[in-house]
Amino acid sequence: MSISTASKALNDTGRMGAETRERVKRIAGEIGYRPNALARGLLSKRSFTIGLLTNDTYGRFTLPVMAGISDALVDHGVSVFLCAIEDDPALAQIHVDAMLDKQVDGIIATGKRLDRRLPVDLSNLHVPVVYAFTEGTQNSVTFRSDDEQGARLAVEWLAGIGRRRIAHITGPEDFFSVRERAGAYHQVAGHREPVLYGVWSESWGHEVVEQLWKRPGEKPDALFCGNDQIARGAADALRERGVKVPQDVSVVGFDNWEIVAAQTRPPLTTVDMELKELGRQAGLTVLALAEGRPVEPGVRKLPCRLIVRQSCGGKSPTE
Amino acid sequence: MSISTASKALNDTGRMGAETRERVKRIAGEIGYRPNALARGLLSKRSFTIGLLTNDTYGRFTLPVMAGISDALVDHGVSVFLCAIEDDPALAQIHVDAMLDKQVDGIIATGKRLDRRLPVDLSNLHVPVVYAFTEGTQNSVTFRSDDEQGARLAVEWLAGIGRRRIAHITGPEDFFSVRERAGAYHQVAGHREPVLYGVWSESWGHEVVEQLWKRPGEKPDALFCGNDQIARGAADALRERGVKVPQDVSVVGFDNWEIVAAQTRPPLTTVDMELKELGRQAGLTVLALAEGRPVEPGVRKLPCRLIVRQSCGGKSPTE
DNA sequence: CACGGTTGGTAAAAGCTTTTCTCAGGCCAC
DNA sequence: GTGGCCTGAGAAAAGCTTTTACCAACCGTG
Repeated sequence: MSISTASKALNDTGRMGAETRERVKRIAGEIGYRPNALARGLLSKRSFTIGLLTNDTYGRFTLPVMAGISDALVDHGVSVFLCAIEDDPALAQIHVDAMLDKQVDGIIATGKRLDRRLPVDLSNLHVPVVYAFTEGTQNSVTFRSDDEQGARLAVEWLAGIGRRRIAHITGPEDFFSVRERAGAYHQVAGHREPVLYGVWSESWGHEVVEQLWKRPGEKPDALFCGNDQIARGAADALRERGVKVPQDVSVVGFDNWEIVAAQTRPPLTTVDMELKELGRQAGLTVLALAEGRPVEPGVRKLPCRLIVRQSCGGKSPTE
Repeated sequence: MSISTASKALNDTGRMGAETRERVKRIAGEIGYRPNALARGLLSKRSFTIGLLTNDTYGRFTLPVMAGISDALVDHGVSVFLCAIEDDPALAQIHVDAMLDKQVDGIIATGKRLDRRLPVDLSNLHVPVVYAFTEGTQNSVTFRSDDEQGARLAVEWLAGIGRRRIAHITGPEDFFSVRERAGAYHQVAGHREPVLYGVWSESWGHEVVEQLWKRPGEKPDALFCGNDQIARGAADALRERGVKVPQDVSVVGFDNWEIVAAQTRPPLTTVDMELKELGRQAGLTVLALAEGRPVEPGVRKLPCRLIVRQSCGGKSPTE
């Protein structure tokens, strides 16, 4: 039996007797034959391998994205190189070169911030590049969460359950997503309350609640927080002051970081950025590009989803 | 210029004029030539690629391990496939097969529990397998944290700062590491206090403190907790009861999960399992095996390290 | 019966490196 | 002057798969 006959039998290609084909397949199965993907890739120019480049050391954003990518591509036989580059341009270049040497079919760049670039230029590679949750280049395909829509979701929910004095406690103003969420907040809630910019920590949430409740006058009846950590800090501060959550004040977070959101007392209603779905779409897109299928460049905003837990109370306006 | 001459020039092999060699290298640099790792791997039987298999979806343990592996292997030109298999045997098999097809030089198996196997048999592969933070097979190389030593570290520290009534609040007893830590706790602290087995959550830590302080009699002056989440719940409960941490009660956690330990009030002194170092050693070991260097099979316990923050107080006994 | 078409299978090339072998030429020594 | 040795470079094989081209045999038909 010649090698080429076996190859054609296994790939259902060429002309040959059905009986021969079956026999080859059976024997291949018996001896546990598996084609060498390296040799196959050498010929087909496809390695069925992609690279995921990230500067998000902690993995808060990368892991769900990775899970989505893997989920979408495992059916296509694609494996994923994960490269954590920690904002080190030299390290990034080493990893990119290593991946290119290994003939990856494409690269997905991801990060921890929508408005920052990875410290390496991926714009003139001869393999397709897709950006996910990080700033892309001109004419690239970029996937990101729709923070405006997510913020609107949260604030409209609060308004829907009857909250009227909604404060917005959030992170540093130089974050693009912070400005976008604040914009949506203003659109829905008006400009009665200022946006409270700070840092992404529990202590900031705690501190700002202290300030708000110490000063005289009417208090907010809802807090829309820029992430779950701030929300947790705020919820803790409220509880310590004897303010009841959610009876007196509703609290909404952002990120749906389970370890924070689900452990808060009470568990946080929060906005989920659907990063896994984002990863899935990024994966399918880089695959499409690798296969030469045309993909429209541009920024795709994926909708967020509100995860309702117990920190808001009220009746759902929709149910 | 023949291809073989160029190859020899670039690899500093074969005999040739120094001038020719230099010229080839210069031109290769100019045109940005990079050898195709697939073709190279086809010949050398080395793909400079390894696989990391994990069932730790959340990445709490996998990410540091991954960082260590990558850190150790990037200098050797090795890239890492990350495969999250979520305890799904079929998915695991798909990933393993895909990696084997791609001729990985080795596989590192990691998980979220020392005493559980991954849902896939890796014992008869023709590539080396190293286990890190998961149960290995007979005659394999396994890296794990030394939980006994870590627990001793914590309890001795508490004893060293003068604590005498040290309670141990921990997770489910069926965890091997729980029993090991409890054993070390008993060794050092004696059997005055029972070990309080429960679950790995903040609420369990909270609840157990409520119980302890509600019942009459002498209270513990230190809590050694099985993980940082339990410690955080306990610290919160103490604060709510007006018990001062660390003045009245010292609290120690386990894991050094920054997002929990550093955000606790006060920030937690905790035991770090040095997972990055564990990953580094696992990476170097799988590389050694791939290169045919002999490695003694067996279980290697890596020491833990105590991270001192503000939840203990007292004077360091060593400084 | 001979020829065209079909069928089932083999041989060979291509993909990119590395390694081993071979070869041509130059130089030295006898 | 010629044989042997050394040097620098090229040819070829190997690694594994896929694809194209090719070939032999067979069948049916004019």
